[in-house]
Amino acid sequence: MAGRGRLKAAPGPRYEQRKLEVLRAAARTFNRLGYHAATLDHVAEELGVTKPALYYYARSKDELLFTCGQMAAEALRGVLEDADDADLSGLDRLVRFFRIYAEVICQDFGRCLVLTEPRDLAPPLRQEHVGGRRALNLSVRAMIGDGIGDGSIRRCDTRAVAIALFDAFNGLGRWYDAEGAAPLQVIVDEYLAFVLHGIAARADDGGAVGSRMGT
Amino acid sequence: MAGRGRLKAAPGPRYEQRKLEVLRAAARTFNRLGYHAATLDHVAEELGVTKPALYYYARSKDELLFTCGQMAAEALRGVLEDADDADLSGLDRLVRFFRIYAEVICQDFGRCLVLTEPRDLAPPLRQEHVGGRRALNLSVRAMIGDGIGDGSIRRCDTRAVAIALFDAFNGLGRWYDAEGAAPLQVIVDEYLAFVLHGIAARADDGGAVGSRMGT
DNA sequence: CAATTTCTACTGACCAGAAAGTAGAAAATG
DNA sequence: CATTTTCTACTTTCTGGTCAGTAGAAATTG
Repeated sequence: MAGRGRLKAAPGPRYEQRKLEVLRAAARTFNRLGYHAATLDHVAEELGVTKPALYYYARSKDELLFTCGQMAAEALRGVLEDADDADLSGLDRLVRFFRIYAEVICQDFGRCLVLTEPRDLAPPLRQEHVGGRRALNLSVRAMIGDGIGDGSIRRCDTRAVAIALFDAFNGLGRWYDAEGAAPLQVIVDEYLAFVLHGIAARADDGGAVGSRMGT
Repeated sequence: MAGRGRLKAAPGPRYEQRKLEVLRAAARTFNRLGYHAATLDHVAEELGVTKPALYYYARSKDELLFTCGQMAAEALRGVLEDADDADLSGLDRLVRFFRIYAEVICQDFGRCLVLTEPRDLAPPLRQEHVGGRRALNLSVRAMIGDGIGDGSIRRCDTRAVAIALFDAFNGLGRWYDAEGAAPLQVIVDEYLAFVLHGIAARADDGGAVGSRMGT
């Protein structure tokens, strides 16, 4: 049987190594063309190989997408852990996190992560994917909550703010061009300044934003 | 010939009316299933009709998507115009704009607009689509620039801030559920407070956010 | 106003091409 | 030569798009 070792008891270390190259090719292709527009032939071509070769390393197209996302997700989980034990304020932990989040999201696997739509994944994978994202989201909400507790963050709806943060930074992964003029660091600093202080010149108008719609 | 009058010299007002129903069905279907996963049979079913009937009102699938987006884009252009002549500060104009932007983006056609990826559109339509978005973006950047000029907005990179704003609000269209608990108004207020003042409790730490990564 | 023609809005049946996935043979590798 | 990896060739399914044809309303005609 040809299909003996594939996808089970991964043998040599070469297999894992090669699999990573396959994933990276898939990620780049998905990011460039979009998951649906990208065909497995495109992915294979990116790697200089033919389509069936891919099936030696992945069961299906959506598993490829899923696994690419997982790569980034795991990296992020790692970040979360060693950002958690530090005795920093909630705000500082949040800033720390998004600094790295931005970097991850602007790389191949990270872009794949934000590109992945749950509906494109078969139920088992989908569940894990949304679970992971949900966990990330909750962690950030916890940081915000902590920040409010320790006085570093002003009172706000943690849910809304967390989502807005993720959406803004995820966008980065879509438009940021590594070859572009400004280095990522600079843009992230700009984003963080925005996130921290907002855009209003002076914060002297309380919360009366809503009452200004009259005329 | 049966195909005489179709798509040319649109006759009665009934045609335009029906076309709008078709578009709305398409928008709902695309939003629910995602553009690629949604088939024209799905759209037809949503309308209680068969696929060829759709071709009586649109030339192709991507034209359907494009036109849905255009609906929202035109509404937005209208908003832009009558927000422009008012003698408000740049900040106030910006707030005004995004308040309505959020509302548009959370409706059928608006969701379609943010869902549309240029690469899914044939070149002629694509060009118009990105042109429209670019114009919107530039208008917002202009507002921010004005705000900096009139002192209502603090110094910042107008490009980065504009993109971050759009990304955050666009996200709203993806996750906001009209049946959900919080009314949109409330969430938008929360978003705007975030945008205006940021999340930091006090704005006393200058721009030294970057130097805190040491450990 | 009845008979005839024309038009609108739609259907059923179909097709060509594309793309995911598979089988089994053939290289490469050690 | 045995195992790992990749290829050629193929099947299946799906889906955007086409086309001929039609029920029924509307207009035309004598």
